[in-house]
Amino acid sequence: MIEFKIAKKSKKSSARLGILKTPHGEVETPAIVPVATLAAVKALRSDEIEATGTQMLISNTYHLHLQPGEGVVKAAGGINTFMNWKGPSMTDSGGFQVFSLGWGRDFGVGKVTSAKAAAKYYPDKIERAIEKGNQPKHVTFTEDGVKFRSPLTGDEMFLGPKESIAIQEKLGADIMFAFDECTPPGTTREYMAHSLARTNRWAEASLTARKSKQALYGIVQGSNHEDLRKESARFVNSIDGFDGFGIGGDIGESREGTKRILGWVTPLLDERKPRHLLGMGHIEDIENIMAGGADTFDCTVPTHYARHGIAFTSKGRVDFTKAPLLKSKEPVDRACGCPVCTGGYRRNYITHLMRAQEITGGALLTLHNIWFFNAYVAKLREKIRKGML
RNA sequence: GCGUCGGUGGCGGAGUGGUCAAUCGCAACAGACUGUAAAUCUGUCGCCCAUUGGGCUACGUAGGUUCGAAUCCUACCCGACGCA
Repeated sequence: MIEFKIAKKSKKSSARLGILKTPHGEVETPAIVPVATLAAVKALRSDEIEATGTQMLISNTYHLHLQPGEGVVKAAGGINTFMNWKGPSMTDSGGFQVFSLGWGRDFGVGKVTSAKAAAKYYPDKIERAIEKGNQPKHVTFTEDGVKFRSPLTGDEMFLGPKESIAIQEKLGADIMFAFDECTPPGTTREYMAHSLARTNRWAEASLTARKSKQALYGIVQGSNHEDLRKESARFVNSIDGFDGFGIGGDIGESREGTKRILGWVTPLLDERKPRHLLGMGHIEDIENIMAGGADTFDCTVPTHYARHGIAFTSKGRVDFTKAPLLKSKEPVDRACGCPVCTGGYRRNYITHLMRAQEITGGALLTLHNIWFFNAYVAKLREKIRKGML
């Protein structure tokens, strides 16, 4: 079980400072939650993750179900013991994979689709495809869940609220998420309404399925439609059993959407329960996320970009695949206190590693990026404390 | 010295008379990435203009055959292997 205490509420925004108590320790909120999809923050050892200042990790039900299987994780003593991570943990329900393997894959869209990129799909393609009754190519929805094929073995598999919760209980993280459908940008109101009704049923089914004492968050959907977002928030809030809230789904065409949607949703949620924004957290978004009243949020950006050579620094992004950096003797970021920047590593070396595809390059940048994001979030917590956010 | 095979864009390597500025891979360069099927994906990649498109120079070098050659012929240069 978890406990959430609010330490301070901002007068300027919906931001708040808090302490989230879990069986594996406390999380000072707002906090960023790095992503450890397959029980690993890609490229880092668990002791290195600790060195980034990370407070909590989120792993993935879908991926761990496919490999190595939740039974292995349970037999190992649960996700924390399994991956030698001592801090708090979450598992995502696998709902997002339904999206990324379904509509997301069919249309090549992510959670945020720029107006320019969207122009390729809107209005006809997605809307026509997503009309009620249609199915994405790689997954099949039923009332009880989603059928899909394992990309590993080709075997037919099924994931629904019952299955997801059973798997998450075996994984044994401190916090679980209800199984939901994450709809793509461009979702019509009609499809969204239909999907939301199903996600709501799945929310109740997830709760009913829970046998353990792990915390369970219900998820708010509704895409870019104000009335549906609000309806969803009211519904999830009305269910007693949830220990917190997840806010998921697409947020429209730009990062402005994050603020707008949180603005619709968080006022309707019981303020005593923690709120987690699912899958958002570009550096430019974080202030809005906090101001919108989210307590935790996860994002693949620091880890994913690191492996593609991008470092986030106090002066913006730096691309470590660019040849000119081979001559730079500077650290990744002079203003950064991370073990990489203070440990003697220089841009020339890391650039060489990235260009030579040495895994150490991605590892060093991952360490730096997560440290940088954590430090940035800590700075914003300070801003809330001082009444500036 | 003789013989055989071969010399293609930064590299590797296709192509063996027209649809070839030349498949493909690598490198290089540019771009994308927000609950990670993502150490991935996309684009450019002879030169000069241009929006489709056009012009120029190119397949070791120099000639030749042909309406037309990276592709055929001759000589030369270079490389690998074999024989002396």
